[in-house]
Amino acid sequence: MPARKSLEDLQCSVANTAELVGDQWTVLILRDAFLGVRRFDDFQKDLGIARNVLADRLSRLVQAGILDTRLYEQRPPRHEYVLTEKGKDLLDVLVAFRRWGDRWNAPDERYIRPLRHLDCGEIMEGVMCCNHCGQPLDHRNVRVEPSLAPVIRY
Amino acid sequence: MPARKSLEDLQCSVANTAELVGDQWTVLILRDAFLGVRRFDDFQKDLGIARNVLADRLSRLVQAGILDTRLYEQRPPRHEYVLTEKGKDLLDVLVAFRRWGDRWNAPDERYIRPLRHLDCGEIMEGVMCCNHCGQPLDHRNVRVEPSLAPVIRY
DNA sequence: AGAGTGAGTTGCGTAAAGCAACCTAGTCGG
DNA sequence: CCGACTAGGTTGCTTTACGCAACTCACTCT
Repeated sequence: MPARKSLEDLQCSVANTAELVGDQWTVLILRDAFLGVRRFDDFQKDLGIARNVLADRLSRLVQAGILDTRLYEQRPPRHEYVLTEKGKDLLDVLVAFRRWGDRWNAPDERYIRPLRHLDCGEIMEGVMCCNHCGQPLDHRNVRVEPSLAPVIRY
Repeated sequence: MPARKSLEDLQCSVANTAELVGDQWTVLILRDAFLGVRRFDDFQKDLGIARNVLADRLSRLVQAGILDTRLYEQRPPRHEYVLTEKGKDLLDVLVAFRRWGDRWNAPDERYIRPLRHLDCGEIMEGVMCCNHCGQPLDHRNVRVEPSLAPVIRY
């Protein structure tokens, strides 16, 4: 393919985010990272991803400031990949993926790993809510307003 | 490439969702769909996507039950692509993308299109919350529990 | 000394992304 | 009624990146 088109010029947060995490492997790497996977070979074995592709994705994520490398052994030098704050903030995205998947493409129930909310102690699902009134969103009660820019682009 | 690896056997909602929407163009097509874009040429012009790739993505989305085709003109037959309920339910995913993008890769402010919550009337941001206690989630207060299955996979 | 481990890198073949040109069915202006 | 235009694709070609296996490098363990 002729170099995947850059989306940077689409002045849009969704597009910019899609540029970074809009890739199947990246999403799965992040999922594993949230589950505590840190090492190259563990990612590789768990996902069955090609090693060169994994190396590529990890370095992109590090460059993007989503993962950070940390030395966990001096001799021989070994490092592991850990989520930065920026990376951890992607939790919402993964929770949203998960909830949609559970609803519409539910895999075998036995494989669902429940989420527990430590604040209230309950098994939970994530719900996207309005930061003002706290009510859950759905497509009927959300409207996208025009941007301040003199138009041009959605 | 040797056919992008299928993720179906990874018994995981995140993986299944990533299989469908873990692709930059798909994300952007959905964004446009939420903004009201319905026609082939409008998607094409807005995104600058190659026409064959657009055709491919649209038909995948239709097959996945995320978009539906609807005849809006008989002669000549013309149809448009609209979000199904399943598709509309992806709103959370896009809101999560958007929020993260605004926070960490904020584009020029003038291009941000605010979201209005029609229930409370305010300009808002989406926050992922616990469906039990309603509190916002973050990585520190969410724990993934083991699945019921006898292990095998994260 | 030889096997093993962790973290990649290299080289190869194929499929998918990008691009432009073309096609089909119809409408419209003159 | 001829040519131009529009909407919605399809075809053909080139380039890139994915998947796979094999290899490297540096160090440890037995």
